Amino acid sequence: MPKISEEHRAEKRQQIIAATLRCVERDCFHKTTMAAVVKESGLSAGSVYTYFRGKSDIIRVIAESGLTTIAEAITSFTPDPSSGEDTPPPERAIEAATQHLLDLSAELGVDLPRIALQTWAEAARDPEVRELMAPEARRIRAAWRTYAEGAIEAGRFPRDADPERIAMVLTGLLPGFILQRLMLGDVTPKVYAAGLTDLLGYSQRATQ
Amino acid sequence: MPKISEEHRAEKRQQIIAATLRCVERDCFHKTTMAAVVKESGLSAGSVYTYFRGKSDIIRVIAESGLTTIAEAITSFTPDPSSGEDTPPPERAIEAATQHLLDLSAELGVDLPRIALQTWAEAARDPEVRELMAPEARRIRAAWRTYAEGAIEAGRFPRDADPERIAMVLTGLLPGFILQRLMLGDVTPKVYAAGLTDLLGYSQRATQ
Amino acid sequence: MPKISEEHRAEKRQQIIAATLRCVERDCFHKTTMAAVVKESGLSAGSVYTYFRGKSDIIRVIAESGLTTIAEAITSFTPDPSSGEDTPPPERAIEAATQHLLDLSAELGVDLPRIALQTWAEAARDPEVRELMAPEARRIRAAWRTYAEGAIEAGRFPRDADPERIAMVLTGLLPGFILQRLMLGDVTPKVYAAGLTDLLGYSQRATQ
Amino acid sequence: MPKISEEHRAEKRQQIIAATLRCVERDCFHKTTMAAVVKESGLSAGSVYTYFRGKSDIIRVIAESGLTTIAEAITSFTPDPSSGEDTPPPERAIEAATQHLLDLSAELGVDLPRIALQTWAEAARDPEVRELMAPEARRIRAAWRTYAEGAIEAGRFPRDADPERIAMVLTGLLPGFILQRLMLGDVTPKVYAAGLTDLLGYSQRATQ
DNA sequence: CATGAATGAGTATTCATTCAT
DNA sequence: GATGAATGAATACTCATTCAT
Repeated sequence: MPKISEEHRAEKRQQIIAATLRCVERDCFHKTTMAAVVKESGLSAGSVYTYFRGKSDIIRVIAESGLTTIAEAITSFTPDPSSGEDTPPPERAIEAATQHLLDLSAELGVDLPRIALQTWAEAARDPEVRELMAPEARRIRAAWRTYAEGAIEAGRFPRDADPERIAMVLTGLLPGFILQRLMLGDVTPKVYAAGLTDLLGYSQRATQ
Repeated sequence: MPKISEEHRAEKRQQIIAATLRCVERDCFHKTTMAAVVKESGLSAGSVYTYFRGKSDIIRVIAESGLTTIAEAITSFTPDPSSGEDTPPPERAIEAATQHLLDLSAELGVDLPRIALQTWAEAARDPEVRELMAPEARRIRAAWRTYAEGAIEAGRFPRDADPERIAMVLTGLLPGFILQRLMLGDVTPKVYAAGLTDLLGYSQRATQ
Repeated sequence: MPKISEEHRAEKRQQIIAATLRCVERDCFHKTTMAAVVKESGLSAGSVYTYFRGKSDIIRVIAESGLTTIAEAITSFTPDPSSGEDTPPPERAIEAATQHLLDLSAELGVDLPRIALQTWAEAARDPEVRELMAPEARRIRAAWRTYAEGAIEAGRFPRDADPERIAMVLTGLLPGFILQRLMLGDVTPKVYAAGLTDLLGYSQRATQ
Repeated sequence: MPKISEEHRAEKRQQIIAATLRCVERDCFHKTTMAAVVKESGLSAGSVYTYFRGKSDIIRVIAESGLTTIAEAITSFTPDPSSGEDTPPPERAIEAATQHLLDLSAELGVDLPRIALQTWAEAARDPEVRELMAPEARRIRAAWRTYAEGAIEAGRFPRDADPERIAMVLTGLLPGFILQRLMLGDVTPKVYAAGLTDLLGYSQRATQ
């Protein structure tokens, strides 16, 4: 019965991932001991090692899946231009993406911003983790690019605007949100979006 | 060996900090062993402990000084509005700030973005580190706010724009630059600034 | 490896205690390294720490159990007065108690006097150890007090004698035996008891 | 000027000894660091090493001088029989000796019982320390023996009593006093002496 | 498959002693 | 003689991983 076995396997893996996330939220990856994961998961030490090759294997899965979540969030808020839907203004997209991150955190009972930071730090030192996260980072960028292309098409951005560059900036706003939330704790999706609205009101010509 | 001068002491501390930075660049804080710091610094194990209370003391100094550097960079590129200088467009300020980060990295021989990420991760975990970094984070925000106030005054932003919100977004662009540079490696100050220019060309009204 | 039995656990703990005692006999507590205990016990470093929280935990168990042994010895040699048995003269009780200490040392292959001295020194320094040893010290005193009460009852001591005070002196004789044995090496239970006999022959009135 | 130099040397040594005693009172010998001694003495690290060969040298001097003090106390309270003075009863001698110990502690500002225990423990493990303390232990014993001889002579003890054995028991009472004081804290010279009085009232024949 | 005790290399930190000034 | 910074071997303890049951 390979089907059931496979399902069972996935379930157990998820159980371990969830336990690890709860541990990592309290501490970072390196201060999270396998003993803690074992205890939190309710499994035995040996059991964990039948579902994961080791600690770094768990970390990698977390790093990978973390960005996937964000990528999906953005994709869903940046409608395919061919769909005929109106391209929303960037502040609405940013607001939706950041709000989705918080909603998901609440839903999963996990502080995703905190986890995200840990995976970024891990990516900075472990090339294998970086390799794993890069495709997802590119998907996020691509989602914003698609959005930008649509907006250019619709005449919202200058004709000669480069959609990739715009995507870079929009992509860059997310880590900035997460980091300021962790460090200063005062940013919310609404306020952040409002700030972007204000910023977009910039005009080259001073009016006075 | 007579009493050491305060100057010499500061020099030795800097020597240890530099050695630690070189280690942390290869690995993260937690994988950086004191033995490695000792070896890299060329001092003895005991000696390091006469200049720092312990590993976390070194980490804290790094975390603190890292943001100070960035804060200074931004302050220098966002002129005091009362100075009579023209408020530069935001893309120029962002370009200058990010470029300064890279210049400083080259000058110090240290990959500051990588270090920054490590300190952020540490701040997420160690409240004491967060406490140390928060004031600097606030200084960075304040610098952008001063910039925004000047720009509003000059009529570049709408009269009713909130300078603090604008500062949030501009502050948020920096981590986004650092992270994308680490993860995808394709952002440069010029390109990032160009992306911001394009983004600022956004108009609420579609032109077609 | 299934769950270990409580019995096996106690056995392992005893094995570690025994190894530590052998080490402490050569050196004191503080010069006894965990590495030495590990080597002497034949276990691995990690294993020792699954049976004891740390070095001081081992020391405390030794300190506690050491006095228990002596307390038991004295209790057994000072019959309950209600038992109807004759109260033995104090010199016999002292002889039996000291002899029991030596017998037990031979039986366990451990120089108990030497260990006792180490635990006393530790008690002098570590309030927690003192707290652990005090109840046993009180039990020893109480055993002598019971003895004294019986002897007063039997008319061997003056009616107005205070059993607690007598217990203090008798309790005090034991450390004196142990210490002189260690320092000068010439006291034996028999000789010590004989000395007490001579001392008890003291009369207030000179006979010449 | 070797005379002055020698005096100066002795003074400095005493200063270091006193500082060490204050440290040892808080902790044991092994937990007393040279850094602490240096700080407490007000000298420099290098200076301490010009007056003592090292830590164990200091310990040895303390171990040696500690017993000397006690020996002197006892000798002064057990008058030479040839002096014609009356031999005091043993309880008076014990009371005087223990009281002298406490008086001296107060005078020196050092908890001598605590220090004594440390030196005994050290003697138990370091043969060199034992070698140093043994002569003093023998002097103490000899003092009691002289006392016992006088008392036998005076007819206070049976003619066939062995003065050496009596000395053993009387010598043994002192550590017992010190240890109970440390562990239970309820013995005083007066009470201890009263206990000895009661004990000496023992009669072979039950009177009922 | 499950268990959890065993492993032992690895870690941060201390401290008696030295010696250049 | 005095100083105090430098030394580096030694120490208690941890933890990812394994494997006998």
